Amino acid sequence: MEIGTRLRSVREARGLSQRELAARAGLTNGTISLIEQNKSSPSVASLKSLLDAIPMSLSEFFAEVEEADAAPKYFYAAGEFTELGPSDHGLDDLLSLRQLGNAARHSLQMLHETYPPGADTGPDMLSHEAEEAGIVISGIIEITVRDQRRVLNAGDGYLFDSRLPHRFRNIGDAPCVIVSACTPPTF
Amino acid sequence: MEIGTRLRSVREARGLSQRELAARAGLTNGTISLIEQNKSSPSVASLKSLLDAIPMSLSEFFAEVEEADAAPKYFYAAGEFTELGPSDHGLDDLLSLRQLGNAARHSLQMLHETYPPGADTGPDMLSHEAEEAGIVISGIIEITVRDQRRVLNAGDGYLFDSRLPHRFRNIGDAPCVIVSACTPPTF
DNA sequence: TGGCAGCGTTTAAGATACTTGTCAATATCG
DNA sequence: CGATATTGACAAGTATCTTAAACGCTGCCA
Repeated sequence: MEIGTRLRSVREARGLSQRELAARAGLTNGTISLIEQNKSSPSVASLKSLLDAIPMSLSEFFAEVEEADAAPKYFYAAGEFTELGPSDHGLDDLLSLRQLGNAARHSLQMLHETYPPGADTGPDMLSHEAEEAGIVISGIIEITVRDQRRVLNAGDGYLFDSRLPHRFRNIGDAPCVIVSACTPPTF
Repeated sequence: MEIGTRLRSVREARGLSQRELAARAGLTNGTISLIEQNKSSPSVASLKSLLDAIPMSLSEFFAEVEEADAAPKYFYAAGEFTELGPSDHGLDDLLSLRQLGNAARHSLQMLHETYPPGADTGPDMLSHEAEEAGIVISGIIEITVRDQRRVLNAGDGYLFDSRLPHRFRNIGDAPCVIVSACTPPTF
């Protein structure tokens, strides 16, 4: 988990020199040199100063440190989506959640969701920390987020913090199809 | 941005004492006491040890430190999507990129994209660090990512690291509609 | 060729984080 | 009530990070 290595790649991606970044952050070039060689582990305060000068948030910075890739698979045929089992969302086969790729290996989770008429995720779905967004492809759905309720038609969308209680309910006669994304993935 | 305060709340939420956490993390109770009073800013190495003992990831830890909400807007009618101007992607009005909400305020950017027949983003689109995924709603599109090329039809999807060179090309006779997401947002 | 400007690295001195040991305060039990 | 245990906070020493000032290197231009 070399944070120095990560800092270097971030800095170089911005085209900054150690001295330039040091000046902006109120530190010295020597400090940055040592950190980038993983010869010292900066205090959170120092790291925050550096990232503010980039600029980049701490969570962004660490989000990419904690990953590791290998065999790249970029494309997924419609049939290759993995159906999230009923046990995962506790709604048996009332609704279909089809996930694109292996979310555990990415910072982005994309779903092709189908809600049959009457499907309802229930009232109390407090959950994971993440952001969640989607666009309605066809059908009609009623979404409740915290204290707000809204009916969305094809072409409409939503975007909220997943920590807020939320509920999806298909109030139409036809299946409702939604393409949604959330980040970071929930397991 | 009191990370000490945050550490205390996380520790207490787990029902751990300073000494107990210190033992697991290989540090001392005094250290934790000072950090939690914001009298010292721990090194990243120390903080990582503490979080490993909780356990919690660094990005999770900071994700909650860096939040601040105000006026929540969760729903967007089809007409409320903001069309990303031609200058943003340099392709004039060949294709339509309609963004859901204000991506600058979120860690998730969702787009409703329409590629007219023949539209082509061009061969060399190296870019931003992020992950990018999408599902084809209608039409047909050819996507090239690094050295891989693939033709996707309705229902198919893609998922890749935005830093890789990538290209989208509508090779059909009808417009191609894609719903895509990327994180973190690009500006 | 010499001189300058920029880069990243290194080293000794100074500042800060961390340890060790101790303290008062609050339980809990006989 | 007194004894014991556990908790979080504090003071003095040690380890570590950070600074300041150098070093060697590269590219540029006269």
